[in-house]
Amino acid sequence: MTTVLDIARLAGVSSATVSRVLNGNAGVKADARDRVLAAALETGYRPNRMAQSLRRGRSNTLALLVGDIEQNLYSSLTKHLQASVAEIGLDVLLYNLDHSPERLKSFLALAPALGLRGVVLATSDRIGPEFDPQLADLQARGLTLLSMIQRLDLRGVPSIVHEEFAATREAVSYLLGTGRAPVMYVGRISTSDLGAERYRGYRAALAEAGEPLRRELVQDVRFSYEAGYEAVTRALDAGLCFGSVQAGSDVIALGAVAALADRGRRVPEDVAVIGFGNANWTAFTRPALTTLSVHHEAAAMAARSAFAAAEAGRDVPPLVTIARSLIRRRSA
Amino acid sequence: MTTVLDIARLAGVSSATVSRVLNGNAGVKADARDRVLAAALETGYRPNRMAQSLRRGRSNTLALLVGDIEQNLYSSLTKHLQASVAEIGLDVLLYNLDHSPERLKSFLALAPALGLRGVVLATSDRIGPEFDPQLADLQARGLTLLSMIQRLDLRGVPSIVHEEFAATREAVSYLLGTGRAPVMYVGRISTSDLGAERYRGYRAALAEAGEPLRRELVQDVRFSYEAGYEAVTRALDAGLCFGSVQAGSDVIALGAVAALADRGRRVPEDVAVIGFGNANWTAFTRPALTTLSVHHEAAAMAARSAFAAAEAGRDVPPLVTIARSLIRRRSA
DNA sequence: CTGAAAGCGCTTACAG
DNA sequence: CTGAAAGCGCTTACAG
Repeated sequence: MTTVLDIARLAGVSSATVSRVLNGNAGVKADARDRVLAAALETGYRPNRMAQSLRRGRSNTLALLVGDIEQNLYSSLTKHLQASVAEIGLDVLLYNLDHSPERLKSFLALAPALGLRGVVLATSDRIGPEFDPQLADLQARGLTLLSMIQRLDLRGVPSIVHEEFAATREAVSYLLGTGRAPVMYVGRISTSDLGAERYRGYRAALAEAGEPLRRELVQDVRFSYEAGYEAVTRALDAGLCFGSVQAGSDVIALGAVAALADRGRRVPEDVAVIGFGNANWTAFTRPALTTLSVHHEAAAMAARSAFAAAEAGRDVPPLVTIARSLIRRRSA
Repeated sequence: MTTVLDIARLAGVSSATVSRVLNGNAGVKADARDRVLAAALETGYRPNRMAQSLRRGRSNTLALLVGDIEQNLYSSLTKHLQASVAEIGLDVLLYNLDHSPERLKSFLALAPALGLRGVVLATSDRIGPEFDPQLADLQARGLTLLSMIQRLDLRGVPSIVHEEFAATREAVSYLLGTGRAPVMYVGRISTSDLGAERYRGYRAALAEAGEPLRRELVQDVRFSYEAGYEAVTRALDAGLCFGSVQAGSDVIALGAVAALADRGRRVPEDVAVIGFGNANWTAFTRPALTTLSVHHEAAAMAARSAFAAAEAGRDVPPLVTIARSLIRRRSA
């Protein structure tokens, strides 16, 4: 492996000058610079990242903590984020939390020793205040923290999130406006702040339309196919009557549609269903799923911009909120 | 941040002894060891990874290169692999190739400077022999290479793959045995070795059953919903007659099912469809998708074992092949 | 069994 | 504008 010393020898300068040239520092005479550049090009020299990181006190690496990479929400975010930060020279270390607070805890214990440039928190599971000291400690060490699914801005972590409340309210209002009352709500509420926001939107739409809130039509379940399937099956078997389902996620919606089909209900003729998140397969199920949009590319751009700003010592906006829109397909 | 010197001071020994204790090296007296361990525990000491990596000449990091993390095949593999190698202390740096050979090229140019422990290649896109010199170079530097989707064992890269030929043959034989001829094949063939293997299985099943190969029923398309939808729509609009579709992937199958539904064909009554890969949503579409299994957990275990073996200087098996089975659901 | 010393490959005050 | 030197925090021959 060629080192900075090899380049220095080839160019007839010191390693300090090589470093200055390669790091774009001012104050190197043109001919010295040219000789260094030529030598670097000729040898295909790449600075040893481990040495750079040790010396600079931090690496070019971002840790990305996702709820469950197997869910489209997270894999799509990961894809765009990786592409986006690669443009400013950052690598992504992926930690799959698998919805386990233990894994978050063990990551945070390790994180300070990793020399990370930053950490992106991307999980819908509530990150409780018990983690605040460790998060603050990381920030104190100069890491840039970012939360990309749930809001943590009020606890000092800049957040880039999607709007949940108004989006759900719009979807449920749409269902009510098309004569689909009563509306069942199936989604995570209790252990997810964004889930709670969505549920709040559901209730607001009901209230605006003068519809009563029926507890038996509210199912607080995990974000999974199975949960959607089981909740709706149970409701049908209990003889509950409803004209539509607002799901807290697309996978819940798919489970709901399957449950309805298996009990002989037609979607959307008998029961309308709206998902949440516009997962990549939602346009290809039959009926195609009506759902609420997501804008990972925009979020990834905002994240890149936040890291660039932090790097340059500029302020990072405490909160960026991305609106969603209703994507009307066939299921509602 | 506490360093090895702090621990040494606290324990009343030298930094060399601290290092020996922490790395499990033999030959440290019990009382010295205990004092070091106590000091480390008390301070919550974690060795600086950047310094360790520089000194040892390599990090604890594996690069994982995937075709497209947004596809369930890759996200599921990523999930299991990350969990699996975490158990032996390895982190995963994720590179999303997005099916671009350019990205692979630029990664390989950078890789030697990264101090990686290993590289996992996980893409269905053919990695041509033009990359062999760089791959060999990485191996010569002591990196452990592993290919987890396509076979590269004949080119010196240990591979952990799923069986493709017999699996497809079994699925297509099943279609023929249930009176579903002629069978259309929709999947990637030309730029993917594993796709070609699947297609070979299709042809073998046809030959065994004495069925003719009809070129117009073979569609060489990308692994995408759109491709499946368009290929089947085109076939129907051209008036082609077929009793079933063997898809080269689950997303192609979902596109095919949608195309059939949109043209008024019932699945499986009019046309049977078999997917490939048992993506996490396949049990929840209606009709539920009959498909061929995948065993990411087994593959991830094999990968962990390979890295552990390489670490210990033991031989890594050149090829591990994992069989698939037909998962019968509703669509065929 | 243990410590002093060297060194991994960089970057950056410091001095000129 | 440039070089000699120090040092980031480890690990490991080397010597005892």
